Amino acid sequence: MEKKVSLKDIAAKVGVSTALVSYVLNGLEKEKRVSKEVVKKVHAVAKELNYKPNQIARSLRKGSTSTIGLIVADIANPFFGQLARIIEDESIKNGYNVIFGSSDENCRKSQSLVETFLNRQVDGFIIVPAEGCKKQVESLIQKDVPLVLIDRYLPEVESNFVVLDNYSAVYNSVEHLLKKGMKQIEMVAYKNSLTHMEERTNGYLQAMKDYSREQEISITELPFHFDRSEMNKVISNLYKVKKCEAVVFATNTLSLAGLYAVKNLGIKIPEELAIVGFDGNEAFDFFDPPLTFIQQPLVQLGHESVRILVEQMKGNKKLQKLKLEAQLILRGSC
Amino acid sequence: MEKKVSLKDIAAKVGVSTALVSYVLNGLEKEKRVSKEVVKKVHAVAKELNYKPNQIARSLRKGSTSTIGLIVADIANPFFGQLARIIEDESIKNGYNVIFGSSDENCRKSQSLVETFLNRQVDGFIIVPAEGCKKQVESLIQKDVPLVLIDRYLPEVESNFVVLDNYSAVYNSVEHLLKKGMKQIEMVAYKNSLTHMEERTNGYLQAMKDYSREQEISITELPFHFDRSEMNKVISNLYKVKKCEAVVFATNTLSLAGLYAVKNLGIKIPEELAIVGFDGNEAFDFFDPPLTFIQQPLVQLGHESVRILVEQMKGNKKLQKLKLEAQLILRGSC
DNA sequence: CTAAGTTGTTTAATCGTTTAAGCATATTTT
DNA sequence: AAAATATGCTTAAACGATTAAACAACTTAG
Repeated sequence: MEKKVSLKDIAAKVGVSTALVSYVLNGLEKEKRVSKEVVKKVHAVAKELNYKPNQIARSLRKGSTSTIGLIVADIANPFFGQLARIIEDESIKNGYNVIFGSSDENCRKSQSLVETFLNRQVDGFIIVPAEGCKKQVESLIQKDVPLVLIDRYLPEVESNFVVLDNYSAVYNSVEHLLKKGMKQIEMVAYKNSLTHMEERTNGYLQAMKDYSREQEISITELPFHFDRSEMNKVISNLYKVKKCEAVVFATNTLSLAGLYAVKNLGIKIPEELAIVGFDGNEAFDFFDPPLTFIQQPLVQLGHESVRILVEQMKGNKKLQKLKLEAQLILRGSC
Repeated sequence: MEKKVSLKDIAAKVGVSTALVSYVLNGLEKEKRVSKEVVKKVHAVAKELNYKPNQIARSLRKGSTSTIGLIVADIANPFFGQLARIIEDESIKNGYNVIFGSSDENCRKSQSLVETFLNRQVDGFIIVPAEGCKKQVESLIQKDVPLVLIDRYLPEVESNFVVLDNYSAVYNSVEHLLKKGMKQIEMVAYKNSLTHMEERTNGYLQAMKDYSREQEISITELPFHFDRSEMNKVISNLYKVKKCEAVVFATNTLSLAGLYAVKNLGIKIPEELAIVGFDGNEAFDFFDPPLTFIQQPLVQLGHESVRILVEQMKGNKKLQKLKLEAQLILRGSC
């Protein structure tokens, strides 16, 4: 690589010390009483040599990198991809860059990302916490590293977070089905203890109870890495054996897998089975009929998480916990 | 934040100079003849204090950051999201981190990302070049910055690249339609001069010529940011006015938009119109009938681009230009 | 006329590493 | 016994910026 232009080069050319150059280029000319002549020259030479400050050197000295570490479950998942994009744009607006990593819902991978990012001295984290990551997050908080959890939070950890009001989201959608007179309503969720999942199932449970459908309560829980055939069995069973009238899926991936199964089994929607999906996906639009789904306020989630993180990085220590409302997009599937 | 443990702390505790500690922790104990006793102690103390090297300091000294700058068009687009994920994993395997940015197919945004990444001293770039970015890329090459273009290349610029063999991909799919006896075949593409787009339309043109269908050649070109209604007009026109038998979409987003229009207009696929999509998308599976599409070898694209970039960063100066073959996934839509 | 203040600048330490060069001391070679 | 080599460690410069402190050279005040 070509040798880069440094402060020294400008200083030499102008005939002053690097300190003066630094002052001028950082807009401290008033405070540091730099002569107008020098100010002019420095700017001219900096432009002429096309000077760009070395952020690594600056970071080392200042102890901050203007970088945000973003850890999502999987950047290839459009939900996280869209979220990442919103966070990216918002971060840049605030003068920060983003480095990212995918945890695959795996605590060790997440830990490894956290360590790498810490070694790179990120100024703060936005994290989609994986299951069992409590210690990891606590350790960051204990080190006073600015941090915002997103999509889910850790109930026993006092941290900032921005999540969906998952309970209400599911409660409302189940209530909608109940009000339509359905009784046998099933929920298909992931088997894990993360808050977003628990609150979603709780929303389902409470709605069923409130409408005196305790008898019909039934939740199928799948492991995170299930395969196609498993979902086929699940749907086939809840349709043929349990005679379900409706099924609510707890995530985007589950909804999609469910749709593949339904298509596979040739079940008629909504006559034979009503469906509520989660998160939105183009496939929902082309499914016949278009899927009713629970829509997350993605933009708001992204904006708020960056806003809070930036505030924390600037020294605000007040915890901020946000639950945003979902919207039930009603279409043909229920 | 808690004060971090540095080499100095270890050195002080062991009672040696930081140089020795650095040698030991970098595995230079043989070469630098460090006594076994010291080696042991250093390792013990490093572990005890939970020492993690400050990558910023190391980067400053070494002049390299073990970071790759990735610039895609839009990380929220699943095509680029998936690609980013593959690149991420492969980079980590090779000891590099990824910082990323979305250019929105906008040359100025891309330039701004390149500058930011350069100031952060990334060791190399993987770039999806936007239209008109020739100078930008040339300037990087001139500075000897390791670089791999992906998805598209710049014909007049001598650079590494990993792209789809777009010409063959489209040629083959159009040939498939022609062999089925279709004559009135339309292509819907973006209006831009990027290689991937030109080669895709060239593939279409050549296939039509080779099968003596010059008369029927017709390409609709849309601007990058078109809206729904426009696609509706396009599809309606090529179906009702031009009496098209088949349409080939040149990208993922165009295919999707096309599907929305087709659904909207109630056109029967494939009886009234045959369709070939690009890139794959879950919506293609739920469209009725499932869409035939041109599938890119995403994993290979990601792997090869990282492999080549890593080689370049290690000093290999030989240009590598790769065109990978697509696969036509035949399904109900044609 | 001396003390105090103003103006414009330089010096040098610092951030946490890496690494070439130097310096003892001990051991081997001639 | 002097010279050469080996061993084990330290010193200090360097990376490129930031920034507190010191320093001249003037001007103004008392």
